[in-house]
Amino acid sequence: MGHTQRGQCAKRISILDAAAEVFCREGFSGASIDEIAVEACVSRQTIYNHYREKETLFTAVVEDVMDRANAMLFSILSTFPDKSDHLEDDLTAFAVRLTKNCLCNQDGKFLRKLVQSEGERYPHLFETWRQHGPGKIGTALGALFARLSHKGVLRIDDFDLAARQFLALVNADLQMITLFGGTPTDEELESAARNAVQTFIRAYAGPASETAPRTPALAVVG
Amino acid sequence: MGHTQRGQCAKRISILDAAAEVFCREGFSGASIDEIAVEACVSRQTIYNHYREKETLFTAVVEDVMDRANAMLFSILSTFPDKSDHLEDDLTAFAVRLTKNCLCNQDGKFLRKLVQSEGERYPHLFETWRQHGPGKIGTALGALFARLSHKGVLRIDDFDLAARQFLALVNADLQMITLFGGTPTDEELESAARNAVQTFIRAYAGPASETAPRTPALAVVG
DNA sequence: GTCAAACTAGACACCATTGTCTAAAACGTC
DNA sequence: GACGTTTTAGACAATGGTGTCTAGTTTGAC
Repeated sequence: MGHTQRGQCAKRISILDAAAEVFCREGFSGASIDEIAVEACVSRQTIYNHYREKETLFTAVVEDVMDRANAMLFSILSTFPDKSDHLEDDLTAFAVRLTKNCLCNQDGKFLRKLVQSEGERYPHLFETWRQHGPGKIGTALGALFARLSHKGVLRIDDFDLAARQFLALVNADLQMITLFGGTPTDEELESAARNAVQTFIRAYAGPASETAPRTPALAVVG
Repeated sequence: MGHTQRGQCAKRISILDAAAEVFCREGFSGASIDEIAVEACVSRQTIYNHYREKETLFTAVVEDVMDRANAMLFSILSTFPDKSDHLEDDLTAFAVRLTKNCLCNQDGKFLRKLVQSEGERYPHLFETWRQHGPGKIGTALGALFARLSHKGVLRIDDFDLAARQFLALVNADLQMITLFGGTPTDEELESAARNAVQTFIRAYAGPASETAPRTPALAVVG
């Protein structure tokens, strides 16, 4: 009995992957169990075996994707070097990793589409996404910027705001591509990240590095 | 005969409005003609009378919303003052108008959700949105920033990039709210706009790049 | 090989939805 | 008031999806 777990597990994964694909492509109501079964190379009954009904399957898929996305997110977050002597390059490379592996990959696309289209119908979905899923990417990034600000590398008042703006800037060039399902090329990711980081640093590095002391400049910052 | 146009027109509008509401809430496959008929206070046959089938209705709704959103967009764009002595305040007020009337209203929500969820299944929808609809908000804003840059008020290399970043920054604080269907309050709009504009100006008012010559414009902006 | 568990294929009832059709009613014009 | 058009309510067939059931097959442990 013990080893059948393997087979079961393989089926489960196969079903979850196929379901994620189909739900993402067709939305919840547009997706049919038969379609998922075919894509997963599994009989329909097997799906009803593991997940009582369509709704249960959908919830399981969302949890699965969120867990994976969450793990990937923190794995990426930890890759920012403790000390960086080329802030722009390090931030750019970091932004590329973030977009490539979290924001613009299949899981990111799934969550963006599904939270958007089904978030109102499943409020708990949105809540989970915000608290346990990639929704907290903002606060996590905020912690990173707090570190950088503490070291004097950046000059930031509101860390969470800076994090939101950083993400927004990185997405600025990618939205057109990701909005209708496309996947950005490496060049596009690189360019988007570079644009975003340059603007971000211009806004938050300020004259600290090269000009007079900061105190009277407060008027500029407002 | 001539005056029946009025009645017909009223029905059409009623149907389009109700359909937009339901399509937005339920998605294309989730929306049922009966539901739309009830919401429009119209019999189902009347809908099939005006629009041959569900698909036709959907297309008509999208065109209708896009036309309205487009008109509103250009109406708002023209409100930016020709000469502004308080750039931050003027940009902020402008951003508030833009979000309130274009990005975060019912039409904006509809387009965001529908282009996202049905854009892959209706490529022409996405194309129309990008070329004739609010998708060109970017280039329109780019023209505005080109003007500001020419006047020396801002220092911008790539106008379209600046426009994308401006929009992204404005959305940074609103995404969490709009993502699951909420409508931001006036205070939230105001705060989001202020945060965005301050960062935008810090990035684009100062010396363009590290080695660029400096102008006294910095003081004027603050 | 044996056995139990899991999987498959297909049939099935049930329900919601689309799109058509018809007869009656409402409306606006003359 | 008469007439043509539009709208309405409801019945209708056709379709497609959900979830159940059954009978037969595969799978893996012992």
